[in-house]
Amino acid sequence: MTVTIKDVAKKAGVSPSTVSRVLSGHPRISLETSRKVKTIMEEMGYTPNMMAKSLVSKTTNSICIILPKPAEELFSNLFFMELIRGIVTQSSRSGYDVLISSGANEKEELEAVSRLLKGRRVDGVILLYSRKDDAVIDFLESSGYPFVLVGRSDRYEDILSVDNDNVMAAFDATNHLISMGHERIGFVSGPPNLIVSRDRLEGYRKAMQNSGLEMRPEWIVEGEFLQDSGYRAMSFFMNLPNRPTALVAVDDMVSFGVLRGLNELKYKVPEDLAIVSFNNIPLSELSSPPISSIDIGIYHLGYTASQVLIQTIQKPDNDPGYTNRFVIPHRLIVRESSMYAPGKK
Amino acid sequence: MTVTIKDVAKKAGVSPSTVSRVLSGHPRISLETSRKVKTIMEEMGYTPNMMAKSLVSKTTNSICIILPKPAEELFSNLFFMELIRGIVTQSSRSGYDVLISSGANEKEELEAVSRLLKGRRVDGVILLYSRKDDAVIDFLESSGYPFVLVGRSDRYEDILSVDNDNVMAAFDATNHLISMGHERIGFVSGPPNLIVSRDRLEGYRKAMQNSGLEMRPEWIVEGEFLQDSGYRAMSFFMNLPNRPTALVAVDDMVSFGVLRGLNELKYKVPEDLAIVSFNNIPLSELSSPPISSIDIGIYHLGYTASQVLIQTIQKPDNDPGYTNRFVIPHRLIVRESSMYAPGKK
DNA sequence: CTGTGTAAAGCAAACGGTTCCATGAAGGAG
DNA sequence: CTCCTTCATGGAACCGTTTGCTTTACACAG
Repeated sequence: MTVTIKDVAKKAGVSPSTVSRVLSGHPRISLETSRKVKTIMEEMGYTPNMMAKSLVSKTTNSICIILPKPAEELFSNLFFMELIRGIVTQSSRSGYDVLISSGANEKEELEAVSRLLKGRRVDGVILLYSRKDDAVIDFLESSGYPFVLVGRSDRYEDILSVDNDNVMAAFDATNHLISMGHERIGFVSGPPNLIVSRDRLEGYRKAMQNSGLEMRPEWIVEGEFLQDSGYRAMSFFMNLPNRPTALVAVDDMVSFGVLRGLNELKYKVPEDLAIVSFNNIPLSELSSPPISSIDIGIYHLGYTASQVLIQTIQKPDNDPGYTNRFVIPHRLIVRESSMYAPGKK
Repeated sequence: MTVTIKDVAKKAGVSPSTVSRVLSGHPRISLETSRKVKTIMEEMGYTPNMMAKSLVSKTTNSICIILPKPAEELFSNLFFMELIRGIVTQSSRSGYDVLISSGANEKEELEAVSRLLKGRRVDGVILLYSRKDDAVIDFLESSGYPFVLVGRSDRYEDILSVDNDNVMAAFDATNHLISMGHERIGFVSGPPNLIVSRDRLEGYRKAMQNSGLEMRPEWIVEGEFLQDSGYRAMSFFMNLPNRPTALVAVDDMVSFGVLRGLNELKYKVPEDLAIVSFNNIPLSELSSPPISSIDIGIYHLGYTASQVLIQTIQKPDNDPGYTNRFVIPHRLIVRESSMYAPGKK
């Protein structure tokens, strides 16, 4: 038998309300009673029943992460785990539990979100993707439940979101190469329907333009966030008559592919081709040579998302006009793959 | 205002009990009433309040994963994410939600577990590690709450657990090399306090012994589940007077280190040294050459853990004497790194 | 000695369900 | 035409907390 507030009350010779008030630190409880009740709770091993508490308070002290459908890729796994760690750490510091849910498709996801929110199992939701049109976002927005998007969506301007400034990040990455003396710089992009690909491409363009460098269309290739894309891009670039001396890749995985290809063809990095990429996965510093990468602070992204969400849950006076887009700073980590000035050759 | 069972009842002209019975598919409800109530529920957008339900049923339809303290390593992240995916998928199929929790230290973990279980927020727990002595396991065992351990513990014999047969896996890996014609085979182990290291080492020994091969102490080196360990082990092995022609490494990350080292020294894989390792992380097939690896079915491990736990929750007649250790099959994936018969040299 | 203010604690009604028990109607057996 | 079942439903208690409203008990001013 589990011990309830009534058992404690009986043993302490007070009413259940008093015990409840002791628990919540109500001011009008004498120090004496408070102490007595507390020791008895300790003695009896009392733990409050969260369900009963939630039922009356209409609050659950838990939030939910919606994972996108299983993305089998290496980076996804690393990315999500890191994000989850950030979220869980912050949430637990704020006294919130974290539920994690996922659906095989958008319909299932919507059902899950609706069930959890309307069924009062969670107080808010963190979304981990950004599709263009999204039934889940539509539902959340219209029903007014607190939620935060990790990523960014240009279709929904006024929702809470946490993201990097990917344009700026790519600008920085490209500028780094430019400042090393490179003038012919290639770009390996990701799927064009992802906003992150577009943003990074834009940043690259801005940097090139900003320095008055030539931008050839054949220096920009599209791919996936996968090694293979890098491999293919590399062989394409290296066969160009006037080939780039450096390249920016949207993802570290792409860099690994480039590296492998260059290695096979006996090219040297960074002498024959300098490389900078994004995300700074743990592997980037372990490859040979280690890859320069933009650290996007994944953990921090998750940590902040949780913070913003919980803040919103706790005071829903939704500061109209105030910031609703939180930008996590990025940081260029310069490693061997870009430490070479071509001019000296 | 959210719509409750009473609102539905009123609108349908029946009592709340009837609505509840319709919801739970009670047999003694006329088809007509059932249909009517169901359409009204649909119309009004009724979603049952999980808290109220849990309060009375003393069951939450959710389980909890306890993550060990942030292990920053690459493999951990990949491993845990894959495991979580398996757990979440299976749980959601069984209609269970998954909470994920972690603590900075054992004390915090224990507090969390206790709060969640005794506070009736979850019905059971999945533990993702196996320390030797563990206050959390002690608590769970003595309090009788349902839980499953992913991994294995020799201190606790009779608890539910899901794991691989690591001895057999290492046996298979080693035998593969032996069957290719190798006779001098090295082993790069992990931290000796981890059971998985010990088991795999044992499997290696068994295989060598079983084939009557010589086992030199200097062919066995200890390390971590990290690239660096592989790098060091490699340079140690290659400087041995009678060096191994093949090696088994406890983890793919170790293989990457070995590979990098061999590459720097211009050795060829598998001609100069054949390699097999464990865990088959997504990267193993992308390295050059691709690494032969034992796939331990991480997703499956999680999937099964969830299945076993939920089964136990639902029928706690704990089949005494029945299996309480579930073994997930492993599978040797042969790739280029071990496809070479040394005899032919 | 009565009236008033205040601190401390109790009572009872929620919160939204589930479920045991009671009840009425209908159908069949005797 | 009763009496007993069976079936479909209603009534009410309860799950463990919280909380607004009372009540009790003083202390003190008038």
